[in-house]
Amino acid sequence: MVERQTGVALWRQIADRMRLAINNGDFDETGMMPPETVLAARFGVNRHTVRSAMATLADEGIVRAIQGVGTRIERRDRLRFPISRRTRFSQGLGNQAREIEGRMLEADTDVAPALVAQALGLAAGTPCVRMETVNSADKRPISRATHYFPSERFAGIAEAYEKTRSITAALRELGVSDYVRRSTEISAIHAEGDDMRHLKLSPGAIILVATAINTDLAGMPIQYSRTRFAADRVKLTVEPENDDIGDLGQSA
Amino acid sequence: MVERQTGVALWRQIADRMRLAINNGDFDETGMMPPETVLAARFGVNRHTVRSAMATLADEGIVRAIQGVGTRIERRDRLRFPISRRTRFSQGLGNQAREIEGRMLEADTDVAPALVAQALGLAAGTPCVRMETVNSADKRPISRATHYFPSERFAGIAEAYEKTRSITAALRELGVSDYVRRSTEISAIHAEGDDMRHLKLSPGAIILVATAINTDLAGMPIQYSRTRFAADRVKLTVEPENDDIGDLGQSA
DNA sequence: TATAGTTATCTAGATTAATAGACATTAAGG
DNA sequence: CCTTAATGTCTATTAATCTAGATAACTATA
Repeated sequence: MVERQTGVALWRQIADRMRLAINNGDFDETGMMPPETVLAARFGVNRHTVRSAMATLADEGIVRAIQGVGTRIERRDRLRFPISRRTRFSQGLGNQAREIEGRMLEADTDVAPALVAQALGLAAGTPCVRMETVNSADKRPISRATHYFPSERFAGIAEAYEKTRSITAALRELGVSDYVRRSTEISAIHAEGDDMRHLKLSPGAIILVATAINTDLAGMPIQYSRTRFAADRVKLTVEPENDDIGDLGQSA
Repeated sequence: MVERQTGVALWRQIADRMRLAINNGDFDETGMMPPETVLAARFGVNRHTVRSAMATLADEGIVRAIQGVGTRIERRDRLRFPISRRTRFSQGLGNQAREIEGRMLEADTDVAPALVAQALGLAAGTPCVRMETVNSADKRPISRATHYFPSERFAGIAEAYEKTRSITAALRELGVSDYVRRSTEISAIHAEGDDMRHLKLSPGAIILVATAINTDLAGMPIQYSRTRFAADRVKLTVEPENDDIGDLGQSA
């Protein structure tokens, strides 16, 4: 409930809490805010007070009220996803979300597509493990990725990922204690098909595509991945190369 | 300056800022707040608004207004200083202060006092490096410490500390990559002499004394220290033994 | 088309926050 | 003892915030 006499206006408290809830994905199912009367009852305030709060959120472009229909959620604050020489998914998101989850959709082994084989320095037709994953922050899907690993060296990667729910941890289980990013390419496309469904996007939504190659410390390519981010939920930040965090303990 | 129409009352903004300033030690020279009229002018508000802010600070016990004299600063919020198996000074204070500074007062080499020699498992008369340091948070002195290190192994510790301003970093330079706390004893005394002066305390002020022994990972004692905390500025929190916390926070 | 559910707008009043000014009270110092 | 410089208290006024209720406008749906 809201607190009175604290020197913070009720509409301000409500606006702050609703902004948090929205970024939390609390209203993801409908994409709409609860009606003003419901919110007023929930917070124990007058409907006009709720309207003041909504007005500021609308002013920030976070929601849009539609007469006769309701108040639609327009956008959320975007998570900052750092891209650097030592990009790690959950570590990168750090404390921006309370709960970061990785889930595997499917995995199989097949010959690498020509592009992938070339990127990993493999002969055409070399078999690779392909893994499809979805990553969520606070229950909200953030990105969907397709990973390729050379089968010869990483036959058990899918099982390791299932167990650890982390690429970094899975690679460690297979003897790769550390790895770095050789290259990252970023582009943008419109959402479609599977990605649209898994990321819970609407037609026309934008997807940021980051294509990356990781190598072990000897410089041997170990992973090719194509990650599709819901562009309305993240911003990618390219960071200065930072070598000197190497001595920090790897936390899972 | 203060912001209007933000949903946060002016008196609240002023109270928050003055509380910060007090904890910052901004008024340490006099121990008094500026007069209400001065603050009103500085913030561009009416004197009554400043009085509302001061009333809440007085209510929190942070200041006390004395008619005819002024408003005296009574106490500050205390920094929380965690004591655990992996106690590190600046890391422990974490984000409680913007700037954490260590300064060396003096250093010499002499035979260890009997108590120290016993604690470090040294023969009576073994020479030790003694270092006197002062630690400050946001320019306000927090603690004063006397450290003993066996000379044989840590002859250059004083120079390393001068360079790095950190015990942890200095030990690392001398080949101790990690260390743990074997024991901590806590007691309280009245401030006197040197400590009173360096910690900027008044007669009668309380000092918390923490006597600690640190060992390397092999269990060999490497450091005996006696740290005197200004009791009105810190609270020591003894934390559950936690082996795997490691060096996650990369605060330099 | 009628109805239900929703946001938009208006008026009125109560409460809180902020400004303005006058004067009382207290303590320290010349 | 008087002056000065502070805080304490009071009244009055204005602006911002919150409540209350009524009604209009709009959308989707049966």
